[in-house]
Amino acid sequence: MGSAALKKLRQQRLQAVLAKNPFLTDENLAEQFEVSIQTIRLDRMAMGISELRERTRYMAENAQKKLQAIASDDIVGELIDLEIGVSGISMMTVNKEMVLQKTGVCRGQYMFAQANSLALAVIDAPAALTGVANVKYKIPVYSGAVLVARAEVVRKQEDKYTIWVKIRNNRKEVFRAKFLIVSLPEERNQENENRG
Amino acid sequence: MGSAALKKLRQQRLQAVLAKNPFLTDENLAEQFEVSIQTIRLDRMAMGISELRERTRYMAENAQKKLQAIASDDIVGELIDLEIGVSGISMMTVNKEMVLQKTGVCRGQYMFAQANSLALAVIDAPAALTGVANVKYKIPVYSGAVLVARAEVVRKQEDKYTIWVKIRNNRKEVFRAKFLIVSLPEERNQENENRG
DNA sequence: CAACTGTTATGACTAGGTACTAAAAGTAGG
DNA sequence: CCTACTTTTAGTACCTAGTCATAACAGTTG
Repeated sequence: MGSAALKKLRQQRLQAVLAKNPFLTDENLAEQFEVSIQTIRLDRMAMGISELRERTRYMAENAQKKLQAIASDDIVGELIDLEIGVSGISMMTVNKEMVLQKTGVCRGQYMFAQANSLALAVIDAPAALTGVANVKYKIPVYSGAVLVARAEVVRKQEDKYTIWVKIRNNRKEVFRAKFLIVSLPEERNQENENRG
Repeated sequence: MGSAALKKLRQQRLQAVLAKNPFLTDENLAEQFEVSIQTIRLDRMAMGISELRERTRYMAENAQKKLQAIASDDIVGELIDLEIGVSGISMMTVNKEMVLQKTGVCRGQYMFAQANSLALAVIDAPAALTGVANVKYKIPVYSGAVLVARAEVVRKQEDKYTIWVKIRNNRKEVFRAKFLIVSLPEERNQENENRG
């Protein structure tokens, strides 16, 4: 094998190693690959891989954003259209972190979350709670699917709303849910407590 | 005001500022607080706050772990007990990232996720899919609540399971769901595709 | 005034690099 | 075998964002 081929192989391995563990210094990598630090640096240059500190900073910022996106966004998916009190549409792309390891099928909770949060967004109220949900999964969905959810208010009685949400992937209906949601008049806010 | 009091105030503000934005150098902080870099360093020493690079690294590692915990765990919550094909118990603590900003109430999707993943875990099958779910939220749950979910298989007909899941907080039932789950015989794995 | 706390300054050192130059080592082609 | 070329290694100066230790101020108080 020529040294040019060895070089390419090493650079690819370097990329793979850093993808798995980005917290490695050039010195660590030099030991691991049994070459000099300079070679590692040339390889990083060639592959456009930034230095340890930048990698770490990027990871910290990025993971932070992702966490916030997952945890603190009240709407799961991207809100495309919203007519308050009437209907709403949101979009969500299934990625490989959202699927079950065994089957590769998207976990039901993600579709549920998209549907439920869209239903809550449609309600014309300062605060609302899900009371009852009837859910049906029609077709399994895999990584890469672009899910379009459409929510419609079908009935409103005083503070109780009935909302239908249908999720389509590639125009086929994959999920359907009926939510009974109660809107809160902002009075009873946190009288409830959660003791041990 | 004595300078000792000023010092304490500055140190507390320092801690607060770094809690909000950990990506600040001592130089940045010195400008912001209109003191010298050395003062900032003495303050960090006094408060036991590590340097920028360590803070960044800690955040990167920690957020990474959290992301993995949220995204790639198939079971939401901690599995306490499991009798395959019969019943299972899991525990989950509601934290402040899991509640709606407006009301402080835990988002329904988390309870749904806990219940659904527990139900899937109980099934004695290599792979299973949720078909239908009937869900009822009985009492709103707030941050700090320790949710105990108990799943029970109430019927089994061929590959179709009916599973009841009840979630209690402090012995009061806050959530209840019935799942109809279909177990897959591992044959039809990924014949479905997701185009566009 | 001396003692003390708080703040700032200074110098020497560190990790983990960048940017650049130079040299050695390996690998062909003629 | 010698030359041309690529690859690898070495070494220097410099950078950031610190560390640690020492010293010198400033302001207050007993």
